[in-house]
Amino acid sequence: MQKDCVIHTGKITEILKLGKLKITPIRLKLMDALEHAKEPIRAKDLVKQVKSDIVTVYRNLETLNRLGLVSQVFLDQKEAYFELKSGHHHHAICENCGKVSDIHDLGHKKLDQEALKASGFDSIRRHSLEFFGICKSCAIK
Amino acid sequence: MQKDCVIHTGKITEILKLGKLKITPIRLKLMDALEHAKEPIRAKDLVKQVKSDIVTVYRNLETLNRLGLVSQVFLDQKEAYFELKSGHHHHAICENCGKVSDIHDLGHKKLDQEALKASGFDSIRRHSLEFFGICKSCAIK
DNA sequence: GTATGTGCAAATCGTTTGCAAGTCA
DNA sequence: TGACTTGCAAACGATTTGCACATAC
Repeated sequence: MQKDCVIHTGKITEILKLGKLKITPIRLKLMDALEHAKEPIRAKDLVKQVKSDIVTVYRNLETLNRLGLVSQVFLDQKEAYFELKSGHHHHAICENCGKVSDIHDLGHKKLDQEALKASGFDSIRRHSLEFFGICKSCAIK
Repeated sequence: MQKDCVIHTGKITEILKLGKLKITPIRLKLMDALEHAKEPIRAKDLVKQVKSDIVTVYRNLETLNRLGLVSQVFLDQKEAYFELKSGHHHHAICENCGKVSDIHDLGHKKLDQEALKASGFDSIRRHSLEFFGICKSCAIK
């Protein structure tokens, strides 16, 4: 494990304890796998990495999500993708190869404010924003 | 049928013919149902309205989508919602009652441009943006 | 020791596919 | 007539649930 994993293990340990939840090898391995994933990842991919079964993976992802450690991303309607919750950001998905690139700093608060005004809602809590296009390497081919 | 349905029937008839596709009662009823829906609607809801089976509804929605008449909206990861394709817009979904409100004029082109720059992609073709919050009537309760 | 977590089997649910019968042009 | 459509049965794939066994604390 690298340095950042240690930090991580510390964080998850703490948060799990607060929720009266147990620190299990699978949970640690899940967080580790998510931390080292370069892109949002599917439950089935995590199964291989943590060597557990898919049911347990789904249950733990739900738990970690509830604890605010993991977030679910909707890149397509087929299946859910998961990533470590870090600062709010968006994704650009290549429609050819599936590559996902993170996008930060898009002025989310302003977006939410505009949406609040335009929708007539009482409040806007969050939004989901994904871009679809063609990445550089696919464009060259 | 109201006035706008007539316009509609004309449009779909024309487009189906161009694609060498048949003008069937179910297709007309589907377009009619979509046109009168106030919010994006699920396949299962359309089944009731057009009195067909869900397989046929899915197949026709796919066809109408391919023809550019209908678009699919991803309001949650469970199931797909459909609406008539009109100008590009977004939605605000009430997390309490599920009400959906349309949002127009949010400066999409600028968003795409910013995403293009930030992602390093070759091109951005489209995006998906949905807001989640609480509507006025739910907030009052 | 007890509450919590895991893993297997099976259920569920949305969506898709195969195919024979029906319909539009 | 002949291609396109429909509808039923069945397949499929992601996610969830039930339950007995195992583990963390």
